[in-house]
Amino acid sequence: MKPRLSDIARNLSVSAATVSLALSGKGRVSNEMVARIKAEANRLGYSPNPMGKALRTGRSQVIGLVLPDVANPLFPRMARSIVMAAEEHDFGVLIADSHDSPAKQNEAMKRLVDLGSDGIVVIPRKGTEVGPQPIPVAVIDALGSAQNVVSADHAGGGAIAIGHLQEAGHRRILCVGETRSSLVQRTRIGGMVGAAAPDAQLLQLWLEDAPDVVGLIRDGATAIATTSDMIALQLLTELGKAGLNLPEDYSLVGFDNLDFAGIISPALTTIGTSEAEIAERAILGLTRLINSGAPVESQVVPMHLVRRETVKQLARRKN
Amino acid sequence: MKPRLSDIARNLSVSAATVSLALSGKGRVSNEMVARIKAEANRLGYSPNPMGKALRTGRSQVIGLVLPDVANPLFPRMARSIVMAAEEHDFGVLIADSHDSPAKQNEAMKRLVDLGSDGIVVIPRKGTEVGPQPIPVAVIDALGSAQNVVSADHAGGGAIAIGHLQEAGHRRILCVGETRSSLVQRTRIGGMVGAAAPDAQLLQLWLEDAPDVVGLIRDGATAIATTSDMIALQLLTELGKAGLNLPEDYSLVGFDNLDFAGIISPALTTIGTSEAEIAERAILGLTRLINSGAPVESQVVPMHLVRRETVKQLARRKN
DNA sequence: CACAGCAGATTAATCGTTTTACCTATGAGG
DNA sequence: CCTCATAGGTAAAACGATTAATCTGCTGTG
Repeated sequence: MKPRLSDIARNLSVSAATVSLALSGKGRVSNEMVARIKAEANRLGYSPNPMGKALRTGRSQVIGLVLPDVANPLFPRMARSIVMAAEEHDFGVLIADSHDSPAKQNEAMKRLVDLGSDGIVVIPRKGTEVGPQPIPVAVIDALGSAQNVVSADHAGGGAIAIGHLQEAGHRRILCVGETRSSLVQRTRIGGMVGAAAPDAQLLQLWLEDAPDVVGLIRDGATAIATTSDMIALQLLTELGKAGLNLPEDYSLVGFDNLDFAGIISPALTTIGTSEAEIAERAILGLTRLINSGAPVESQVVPMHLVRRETVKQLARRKN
Repeated sequence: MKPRLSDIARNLSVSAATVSLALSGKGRVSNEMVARIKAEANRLGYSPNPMGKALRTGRSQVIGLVLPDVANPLFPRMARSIVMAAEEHDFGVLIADSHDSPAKQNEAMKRLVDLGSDGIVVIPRKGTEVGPQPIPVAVIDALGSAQNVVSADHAGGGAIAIGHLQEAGHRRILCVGETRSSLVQRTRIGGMVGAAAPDAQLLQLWLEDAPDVVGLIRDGATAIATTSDMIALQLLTELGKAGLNLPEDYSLVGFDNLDFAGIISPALTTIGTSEAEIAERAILGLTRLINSGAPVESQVVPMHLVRRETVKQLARRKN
């Protein structure tokens, strides 16, 4: 059905070896021959059979991607960035789901290996460790791990959020995360408190404790920094029901720059990641690992402020 | 490095053929031999080299998945469902991005083919047609197309939304979509107006026309049905700024049951899809296509109401 | 006793490509 | 005129599995 290498060879009365060499530009083939071969390949619409090639070379040009629970709303953009970066390097991306279960995470990786991946990119589920694998692995956002290749600067992002709020004059700030069990969230909160000005009061709150945010705002807190836009949205609607409005009654900053952040009104100020850069570095690291086996050093990519409408500049009281 | 079929054969002093036959349970191999071979395979941690197998059988056990612009917020759950369904049928999923461009959609498909997929599932970008491909294709949600294998019942979903609103006593309802260029959105709206009660007034609105929703609600419309939770969220925050609150001042129903729908307060009533069922049917259709080549008939899967807090029962005026 | 039939295993071809080692003119240099 | 390097090309061996065809003893039967 589909044309093979040998079809080109037969049509041109040359050997398959010559065709292969000509198309890959590796051996010594006359310019004229190369031209004729390429022309014929084109005419037939030839593209090499990936299995034949993979079997011979030991490389499938496919990498696996393991994503954490779908609950993570960063999923789509991260996946997309990984796919695009992989494409740049001529790799396809096999995707696997860790099914919200740490155990399944390893199963997923095994499946990817068994399907023939050349390497794996994993964004681990919170609280899991990625075991040693028979093929190269690049881990994203595994803040502690040795296999980590690149992470977002979550602490730095937290610092940016608080810095922005403090510049706008806020001093009593609520830092709210969802659950302590997420290292990423803890790190973000850590960055926040680390950036506190000497005269500022930051209060750490976890949604799992069902804190009384409305009461705290009424008691004089003027701003909220969250570890996720999702939390910000939840808070925003709850405070709204209580009659507290944005940005006049309090200021709010989210995290992750999710899709809806720019759509709601007022638009949510938040902290964004360069998924593209993270993906690019992860893929770069992984391809190096695949090609040379040399370990790559872990990198941190900065986050940035997405300035929108939910942070209000406070009037200076004294100067 | 990794054990091959022949390693097992050598260790047990049998031929490779016997090992293959034993492991696949196909040929005539004595029970005792099968047991010994399986034991040895286990001991070595053998798993077959996918390229060798694929080259011989002509099947890679991998299907491709082409997703539309990332703007579609259904993306993550749909992808996940497809991956899970594929897994059930022992297929891996190669993912490709259509880069928000209709032209790239075909490029993406070509890449998947060149990478060795056995078939392709595509959720086409709005307004694009999927050309003929060298391998089987199952199209999801291509309302018109012949290649369509399964779609959600968007019109039915619209009808459910309006039905629910009408049951709660609403008669003046705003139906708001984002853009007329989306066939899915037009179909949803179509379903809505088709379900209108004789005494009801439904008004079609498109965000691209920047309609004055606040004014219309003040003028007496009591409910809004949208074609997407995203639109619902946008409206909800805008109306909130204008002092119109949910559910006392108006009722609202979204579409798609996005992540945030259950988190905001009050929680958003919306129309949900069974992504799992759609995915299951798509994969089933595709595997049939791959194995037998027999065309499968297109199916429609129903949507359902997710009843939450944004629809208010209106007091009966007359009885 | 000869032979058909069968269980249990093996041989060898095959899938499509890459790549090493080898072959054969041709022209240059001595 | 002989040798030799070299350019241009080819043959053949992998890679790791599957599977059709074949072989080898047996057993049971007429």
